[in-house]
Amino acid sequence: MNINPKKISNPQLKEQEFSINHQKLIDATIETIAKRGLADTTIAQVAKKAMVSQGYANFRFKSKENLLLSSLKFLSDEYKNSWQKIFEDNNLDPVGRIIKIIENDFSSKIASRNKIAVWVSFYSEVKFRPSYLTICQKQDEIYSSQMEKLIKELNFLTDQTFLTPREISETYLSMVDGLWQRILFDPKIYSHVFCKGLIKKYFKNIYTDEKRFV
Amino acid sequence: MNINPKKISNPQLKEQEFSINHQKLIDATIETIAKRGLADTTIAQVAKKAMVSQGYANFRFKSKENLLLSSLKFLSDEYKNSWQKIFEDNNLDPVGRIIKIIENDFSSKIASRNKIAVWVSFYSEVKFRPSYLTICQKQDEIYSSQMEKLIKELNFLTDQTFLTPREISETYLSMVDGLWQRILFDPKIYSHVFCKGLIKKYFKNIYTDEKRFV
DNA sequence: TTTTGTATTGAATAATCATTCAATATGGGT
DNA sequence: ACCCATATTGAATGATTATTCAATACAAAA
Repeated sequence: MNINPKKISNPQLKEQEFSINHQKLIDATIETIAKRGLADTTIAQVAKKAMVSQGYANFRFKSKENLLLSSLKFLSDEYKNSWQKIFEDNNLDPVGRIIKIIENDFSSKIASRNKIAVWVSFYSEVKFRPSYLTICQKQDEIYSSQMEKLIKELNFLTDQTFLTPREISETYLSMVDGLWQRILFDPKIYSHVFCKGLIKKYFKNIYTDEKRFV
Repeated sequence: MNINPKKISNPQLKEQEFSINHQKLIDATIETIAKRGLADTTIAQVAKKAMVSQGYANFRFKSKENLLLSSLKFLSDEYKNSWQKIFEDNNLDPVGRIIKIIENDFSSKIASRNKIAVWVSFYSEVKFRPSYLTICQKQDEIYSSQMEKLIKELNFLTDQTFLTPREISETYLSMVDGLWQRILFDPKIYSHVFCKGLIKKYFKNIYTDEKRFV
């Protein structure tokens, strides 16, 4: 009797199955990092959660480090795709665009506790800082400069001149980082609704006449 | 010939020496966490930096975990002492107090990269969350509520009614967390001067008539 | 001088894990 | 039915590291 049958390889499903196992491992990694922390994430646990053998996980991703970084890359791409769509959407005016950006930054897809836990883990683990920069710096810079450009338009439209676009965008970005961190600690208080409301209120206070910042 | 002579115990210096070794180990722990990260901080490295033997470090602090948490406790107390003085200083009016608070949060004593690295490491390492809460939650709550009270006075004095004290203090606290994180990545851009300026500008925008928010 | 108690060392132990790799399973081609 | 290529397993290996503890050094007391 075969207790642990090897997985059946099916050429027709080969590509898909590659993806499935690949993605299953990445999802399992994200879950494990969120539950145990980056330091205590072991290949054995990830493999178990993904329901493949430990040897296989290592074989597929070459090394633990590569598995971890692949998970970061996945989140980074997912995030980038979501805000890029908003910046490229020609149907939006500046205010509508900013509101979409805020809503995206605290959407359940982007700002889930599991995913935030991964971001924060990589931020804070010195060992991964160079890799983090390689994977995310470019996109962080683009996001940051797009925000600033967007706020420049908004300032122009509203005759707001006291705060510079740079100041407003830096404030926004810091707040997002800070709130994400707080979501991890106390998701009850720092609900997505609360965070979005806080940030919209910040903008409402700057652009007083704009009704859409609730 | 005695290559590694044992440390001489001197009863007159006993108390002091206790403190010295204790503090040397805590300082070494902070440095090591900042340089290597919480996960890769080994007792051997800390002991080496503190110039005591590995066995001694373990003996003194009972366990690695206790050494790490003692370092967090040290920072937590240091931080609390510094803001407590400001809240208790009767010579300050609300605006002066807030300015002192901002300056303290980005002083070189409190917001050094090494110390921020330790805070952020403990924030983000799930394993330490319960211990973090035990050590810091109380003080975090007091800090938060003192801030809110302070801003309530300020709103009252200035007839500012659009933003609630809660909103302003939550925004302030999130920004501080976010900026601290950014100081770790890019201390050139996120200098103490830049961070303080950004936050003062935030307040200046709310309390327009107050000249002291530079 | 000898004894005693405390401070400190450093080597041994044991646990945890990433990584490797030989063995096995499977399905398609022949 | 047999062979081959590929997918997958799981046990063995080796490295790292917290923790323990017997041995040592020293100062003060006797």
